[in-house]
This record gives sequence, C-alpha cells and structure tokens, in this order.
Amino acid sequence: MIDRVDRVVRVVPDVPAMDRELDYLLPGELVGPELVPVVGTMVRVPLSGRRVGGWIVATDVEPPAGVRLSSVAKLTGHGPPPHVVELCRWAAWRWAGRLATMLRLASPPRAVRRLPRAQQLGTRQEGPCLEAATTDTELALLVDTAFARGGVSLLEVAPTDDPVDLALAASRHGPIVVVCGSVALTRRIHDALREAGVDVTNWPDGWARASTGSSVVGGRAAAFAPVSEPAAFVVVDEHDERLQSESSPTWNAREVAIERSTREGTACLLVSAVPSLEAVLAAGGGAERRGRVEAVPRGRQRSGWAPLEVVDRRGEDVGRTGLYSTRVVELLRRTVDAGGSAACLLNRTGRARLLGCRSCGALAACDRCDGAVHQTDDGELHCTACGSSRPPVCAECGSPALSLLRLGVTRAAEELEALVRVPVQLLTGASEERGVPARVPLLIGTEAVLHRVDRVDVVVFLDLDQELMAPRYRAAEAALSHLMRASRLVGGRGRGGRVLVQTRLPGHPVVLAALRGDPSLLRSVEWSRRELLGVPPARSIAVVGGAAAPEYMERVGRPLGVEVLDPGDGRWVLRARERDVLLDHLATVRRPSGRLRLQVDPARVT
DNA sequence: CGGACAAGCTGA
DNA sequence: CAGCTTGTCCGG
Repeated sequence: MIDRVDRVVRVVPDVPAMDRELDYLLPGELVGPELVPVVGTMVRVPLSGRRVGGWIVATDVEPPAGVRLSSVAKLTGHGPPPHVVELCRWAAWRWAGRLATMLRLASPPRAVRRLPRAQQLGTRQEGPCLEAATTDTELALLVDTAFARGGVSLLEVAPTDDPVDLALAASRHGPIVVVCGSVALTRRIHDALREAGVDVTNWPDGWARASTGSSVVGGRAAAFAPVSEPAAFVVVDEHDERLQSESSPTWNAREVAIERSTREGTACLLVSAVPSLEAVLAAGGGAERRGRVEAVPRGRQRSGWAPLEVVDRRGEDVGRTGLYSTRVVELLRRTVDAGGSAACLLNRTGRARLLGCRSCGALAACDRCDGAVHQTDDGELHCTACGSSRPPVCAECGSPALSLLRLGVTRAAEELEALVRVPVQLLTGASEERGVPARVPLLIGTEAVLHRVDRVDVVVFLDLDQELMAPRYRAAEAALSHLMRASRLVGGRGRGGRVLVQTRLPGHPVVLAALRGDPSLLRSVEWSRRELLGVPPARSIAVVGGAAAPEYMERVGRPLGVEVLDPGDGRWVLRARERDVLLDHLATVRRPSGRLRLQVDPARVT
C-alpha cells in the first residue's frame, strides 16, 4: 500500500439541517483497491457522539488550526462522481437548498461497494438492429440536427409523436440520459431501448451500471446520474410539472439537465409538444422568443392535434342548462351509441365546490370561520380553511334545500348518467386502482383521466375556463398541455376522434393554439403576461414562509436589485430581474433555526 | 438532525 | 430544590 499516512478529507454530513462541511482524518487502512476515496465517496463519520453518513467533498485539505480531528469510521461505498458533486453545489445555489439534500438525490439507494466492469467496446449491439427499430425518419432528422448543432435544443413535436421513437433516434448517437416526469413512460422507454439492443439501465436501481457508460432512463433525479460524457441528455415532455420538486428545494430536472449539458459540453434535447417558455429561452430564445426551436414538419405537427370543437357558452343560460350543453349531451350519446368511448373532464373533486340556499339565498359558508365550504362525497359540508365539517343545511335559515352552484365531479357523474342513460365510471386522483381502468363507454373524472387512460374517441372539457383562469401563473401552459394530452388520447387528427371544450373564452390564446395545432401561438402572449405579473421565467422569485420567515427576512434586508413583497400573511415574495443577483444574495444569508420554507421559482406562488 | 446543557416552571 | 419541560447551541 502506497499511502499508509493518514490524510485529511472534508465531509458533508448527511444532516441537511447542519449545512456544514467538517474535516476528518482518513486512516490509511480504510483505503482498499476496490474503494479509493475521491470526491463523492460515501463515508460514515462520528458526529457529536453518534455516527452519520456523509460524502467526501474534498481530499487532502488543510484542516483549520486548533481542532482535534476525528477519523472517518468507514468508507461506505461509491457516490456521485466529482463533476456531479459540483453540479449538486450548483443546484443547491440555484434553488437555495442544502448541499446534503442534493447529494442524497445523486446517490445510490443502497451502498455500492464495487462498480461493475465497464462494458467492453463492441459488446453493445449497434448498427442494423438499432437502425431497424428507428423507422421514423422525420424524428431522426430532427434529432440529428440537434446533435449536429450541439448545445441545448428544443424539439417541438406533435402530441401523437412517441417519445420512445425519439429516444431510439437519440441513442444512435451514443449513450444518453433520458429524464422524464412519468414513471410509466420511464418504463416504456427503458424497455424499448433494451429491445433495440441498447445497453441501458433504469435509474436509480441501476445506479452502479450507469457509471460504466450505459444509457440511463429515469425520473427527474436521473438528471444527477453518475454518467460521464454521455452523447446527450434528453428531457422528455420537458413542460411536465412533475419534473419539478413540489417540496423545497424546488429543483427542476429540466434546468439541471440544461446546466449539466452546458458544463459537460454535451447536447441537451428538450422535447415537448407544448414547450415551456423556460425551454424556449434555454434553447437560445433571447428577446424575440423564437429560439432555436426545431419543430417537426408543420403538417405532421398539426395532424397530431385532434380536431377541436369549441362550444361557446356565453349566449347560453348556463344557470338552467348546467354543466352539460345540449351539444355535449348529443355528442356523448352519439359516441356511445356508435360503440365508441368518451371521457369528460372536470377538475373539481367532491359533489359541489360552491353551494347556495334555495330559500334564503345565502351562500353556504363555514359556521366557525366563515371560510368557503364545499360538499364532499358523503354529503357533508367541509371547510378547507379550518377543517371542520357540518351537515348540509343553510347556516342562516336552517333550510336543508341547497342548490349546487358549482358542481364537483361526483355530482357531475350522477347528472351525466341521468342525461345519457349509460353507466358512467368516475375516475379521480383518489381512485384506487392503478393503471388503466377497464374500458368503459363513458368516463368522467379530474385531470387524472389524462394520465390514467390510454385511448378514447372523444374528450370533453366541461369547464375549460376553470383551468384557463386558475390562479396559478402557469395556468395557461397547463391548460394547453391538458388539451395536448387529450389530443394524444384520441390519437390526433387521423383517427376520427375529437376534443370538445365548453368555454366562455373562445378566443383565448390557449384555445386558438389548440385549434390550429400550433403551440407557438400561446408563447408571445404568455411571455408578456409573465412580464406583467413579474413571475418566472420573466423574473426569478423566491417565496419565503414558515415560522422562521420573519427572522429570515430581517436577515435578507433590502438587497439592491431585489424587490421585497410582503403580502402580510406571514409569507414574503422576493423578486429579481437578474437571477444571479437574487440567488447570490440568498446564498449569503444564514438561515435562522426553526421551520423555514424557501421556494425558488416554484410552479405556483399561492 | 440529535445530544448537551442551561434556563424556566411546578409541586410539596 | 429535585424533576421535568422547553429552548439554544453546536458538531471536525
């Protein structure tokens, strides 16, 4: 053994709340041929009387004077390679999180004592087998252009284009890292690549093999895969909100892939039928917002969008006709009679979101806190604000006769059954059975329908306005992505299916974009709106909440170039035109002890 | 995070 | 004043 002399290493303990780096002696006898300590290696170290896990983040460091160093207790196994540790540092800065949190994401689920031998060159099957699997020349051309140009590319595809074909086309250029928000899709892509003879592993189970040069397919954390020099990072359905973590740090896999490809000089392919503004900007959009968007041929894109029928409800007496216009009832009847299937969408759970008294006209409110109440499936009136429940009678006059002013999907299902006179299946996020429900002629549900159903002939958005006007800054993009998914379900223009929307906003850019099958029609309008509202990606924001928020905000102070908004509800919003200005400042602010919720560029600001 | 230790509350 | 809870500090 060359190195019997104890060295000093710097370790990040796996205690995110600490957020510190500590130095330890590394006894020479721990170092064996299988596991040589480098930056990223996972260790166990003593920390105030106990042992905790951690990561080496620097070797051969000069320890500060006057501290008695403890020794590393154990080398646990391989960890994220040095360049991924650096990426984690960046991500911790980018989303004002702790390094240990990001390192956890990038680490194997179980200790990896030894790495499998790298695949021999030539073991990977290539050539004819793979070429045969990639029959889609238009997608292949799109991918080849992106590779030829390098850097970050946005590939705007049709709703009906299969990400599997795109991944196949990309993997002709070498090992790739595929990141997607949907687990089901992850499996499909992985299986298809393996079928085509690609050496591929899924994240994070195949963590160890990922570091030996194979392709990787996984969920959002796959952006931290321990690969070196892949041919490309491919972010599938880059607009998918599931690519972002809802809890802080609110890191986004698309942004991680973009940063990583820039650092490592590899290509990054952002794929979507409804590109986010973030992707357009990253692909070199600049001020004109056109970006280097590589789109499939216009005709192909258009034909991937289903024919859209817009039912303008402005002229109707909606108070009388309710949720179902005569046109919708007619279409559903005809579809079911012809042996087809239809799905209705209503993004409101329970029986009713808003109720009024039939005798005195009062709006139903909570008798404890005056908050809004909604009627749950069991008929009770439930208050979201204070959590109390009461029987469905008017709080003002005691009358049990309540009218349902805004229906929830449970009640909507009952009405639909009465109108069309066929059994209706209800499907919500709470519905238990996983996977695809039995094929039924008529289905009603929340957004879950779009994710859990494979194919239908007709999709009806009963209340598109609710989605268009939702108080979330991404509402318009989200609504368009729902319409896109609906197009996918009915199979685009060619299969005889259709999508129908009921709306009072027939001229809304989202509706126009879906009608023309051209998502770019939303982009410029949306950009101006984000500018106006001062939200991402036009501005960088940080939402500060939790018990320790006031003290944190005191420490934040009034930094130059950062706007501080105090809505007065114990939460603050920090806003900056220059992202670096905001994040560099946040990086200098010491967190107070206590609960602090810090969300940088969250998907919603509520 | 979790242990150590200090400061504050309670009961006889 | 013991015995317990609550708060604050700090770790190599």
